[in-house]
Amino acid sequence: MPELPEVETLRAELDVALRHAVIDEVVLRRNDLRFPMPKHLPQVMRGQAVRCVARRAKYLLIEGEREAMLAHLGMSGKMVVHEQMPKTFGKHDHVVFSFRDGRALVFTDPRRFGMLDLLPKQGVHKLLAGIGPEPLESGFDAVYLSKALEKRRGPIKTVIMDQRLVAGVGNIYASEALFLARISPSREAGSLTKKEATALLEAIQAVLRAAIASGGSTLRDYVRSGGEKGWFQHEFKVYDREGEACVHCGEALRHAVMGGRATYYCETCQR
DNA sequence: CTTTAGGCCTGACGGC
DNA sequence: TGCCGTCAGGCCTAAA
Repeated sequence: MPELPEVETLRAELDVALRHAVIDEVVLRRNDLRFPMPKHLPQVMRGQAVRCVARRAKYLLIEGEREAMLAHLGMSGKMVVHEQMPKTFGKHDHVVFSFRDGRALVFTDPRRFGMLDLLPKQGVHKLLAGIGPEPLESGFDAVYLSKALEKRRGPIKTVIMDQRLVAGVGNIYASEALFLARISPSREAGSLTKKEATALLEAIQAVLRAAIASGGSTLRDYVRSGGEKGWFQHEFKVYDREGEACVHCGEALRHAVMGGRATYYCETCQR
């Protein structure tokens, strides 16, 4: 579900909420997410104060004093902070953290495409190896992007969703960024001019920043750490708006399937 | 190397 | 009302 803006919104909230909180207990209520969580994770994390909550691509890094955890929300994951330990749990509440101050953090994921793992103390976690630059950091610039697109022959929409090229862009924001940049999603990536690549870079950054400022987008499952929905779904220009009028030209927006994913665009404005 | 297809899961929705 | 097929924001692996 969640793309970079949703994970970043959650990260910032968890960082404020959990920093210095001491983990009292971790209960794995169900162990079969995308892959099994380490059985010894609870005992490893127990007693550690949270140093910070960081993010890489769509992954959360919950860092304790001595060990750190890596989490992904998959399509349907959420993490909600409770002031007190809930009395009952839903069938998709898979991991429950309790803290010494009485609060709780519940990791819920109906589809179980998410994951939770320990980070290796040395070296890089396998799932983080090979991920491309963060789109809102300095490694992602016009020179990098135009070079990275050069040899790619696939459609630009699927190419910018490739996490090795740039981290954190998923299906929604790929469509939105291409609309902002006025580039057709079906354009061969390598055919973009330097100017177009620069426009796309700026569009990706602009849409991600705007979405973070709105607390992310909630289509179905995603919620913030307190259970509130995001707001950016109300700002979509094209996503899930097939048949509606383009905000620029008024033509009906189109829908197509690219790389097996729903894609929305304006045939008139995007070239 | 890049690209594509299939698979992992549950739940919501539309059509009959 | 219920059954069934399809689809959903992600990502991994295998194969072409």
